[in-house]
Amino acid sequence: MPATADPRSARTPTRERILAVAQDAIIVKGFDATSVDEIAAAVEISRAGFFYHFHDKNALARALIERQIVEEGEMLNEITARASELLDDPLQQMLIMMRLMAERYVEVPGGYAGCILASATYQDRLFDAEVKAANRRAHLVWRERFRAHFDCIAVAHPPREAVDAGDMADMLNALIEGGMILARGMGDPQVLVRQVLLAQQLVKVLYSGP
Amino acid sequence: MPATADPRSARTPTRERILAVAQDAIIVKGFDATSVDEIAAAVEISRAGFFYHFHDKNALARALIERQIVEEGEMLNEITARASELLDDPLQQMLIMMRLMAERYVEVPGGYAGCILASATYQDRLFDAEVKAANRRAHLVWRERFRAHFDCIAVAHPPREAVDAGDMADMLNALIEGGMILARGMGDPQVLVRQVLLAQQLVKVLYSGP
DNA sequence: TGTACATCAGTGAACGCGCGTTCACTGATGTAC
DNA sequence: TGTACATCAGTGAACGCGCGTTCACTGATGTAC
Repeated sequence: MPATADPRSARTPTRERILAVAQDAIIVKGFDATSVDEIAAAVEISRAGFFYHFHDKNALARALIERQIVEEGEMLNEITARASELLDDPLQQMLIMMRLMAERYVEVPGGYAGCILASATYQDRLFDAEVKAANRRAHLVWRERFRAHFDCIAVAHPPREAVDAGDMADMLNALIEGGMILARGMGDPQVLVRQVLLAQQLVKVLYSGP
Repeated sequence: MPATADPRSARTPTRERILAVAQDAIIVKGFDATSVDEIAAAVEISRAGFFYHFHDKNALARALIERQIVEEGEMLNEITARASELLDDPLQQMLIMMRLMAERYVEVPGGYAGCILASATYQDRLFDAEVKAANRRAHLVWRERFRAHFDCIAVAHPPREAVDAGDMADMLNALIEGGMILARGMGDPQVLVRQVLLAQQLVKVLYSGP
């Protein structure tokens, strides 16, 4: 990876560096346990300097979550685009998308940015209604996106068992969030990858009629 | 529910009441955001009184996690026992166990105690090696328990696709943890229940050969 | 080209509040003789 | 049955530290005329 692209480098704008450093720390320790002081120190500015960029510690949380939503969306766009370049059949597309997702989690073992959302979910109090709404929207976007895809699949490949496409979409999301928890809790990053690949197999079985 | 069995009642030992009250608060707000002060106030003792029962705030976390592990184990024992009373076939047993689990999550909408473990996973710093090890052990117990069951199923009902029994076991766990995150994040407790029932359908499809 | 002003990206010191923790002490209950 | 001592389940007040936040100020860069 080129040094200039590292968001922690001194050359990138301070605000970006704060976000990058904060994200790393929050993933490891949680939001509360990450002090403004240590974030500022890591970026080599003063504590007051931090408040020039974010009027609140809450503002940092919001920025992090919103950034995460955007990045996740872009990742899904990329993966969707690549899958539809390669194949026409919606089931085959889905299977390859899941493979691409799994590969992403191999690349970034341990530093799953997705947990930002999950960990936010477990710290209600901190975050105002705006943040909660953004979080909720992110989950709904994910659901609608994949629901549509599963609907397409069902048309071409009637499932062996009648399932709700929205539930299937949620399952992918839940399995990734839950896989991250297991991976951390068990100290084995591979758990997440294996869960995505297992889900892929189950999707295949469900829609590959006799 | 009988009033005498309510762990928040003034009749039950103070230590138990602290645990119950703390668990409720931590699930809603997270560990850091729940102060010793408010726990003590809810139990109607002084802050110092709290430290008579738990030498540390960390000791509270440990007790909560260990209790959770025990309770989860008991729940699984119950469910397993009921399933093997009703049916002989391991696949049918598994399917009924999953239905019983789903029913549990209907009963307790919103107050999923399981999150205690998940939220602990996202707050490394707080908890010493002992707590982390306990958490890890809990996941491994879950995996081995269900791995054995999936192995049995595979013998009687060869799966349509070769899957790892350990991964299947992890999937149940991941889906429940992830389902809780989705349920909270989307503000819809039903999401969790639907995920467990969907997983049930997928298990059925996977092992119900032609 | 020089001067005046504005904006940007911070600094350093201070404030105050809440939180976890400690400690000397206390009243009620149990036990030994 | 009475007395002495021990243990249990706390209380109340105090301490000190870290944290988020504020505020007056500053040097560097950009812009207008």
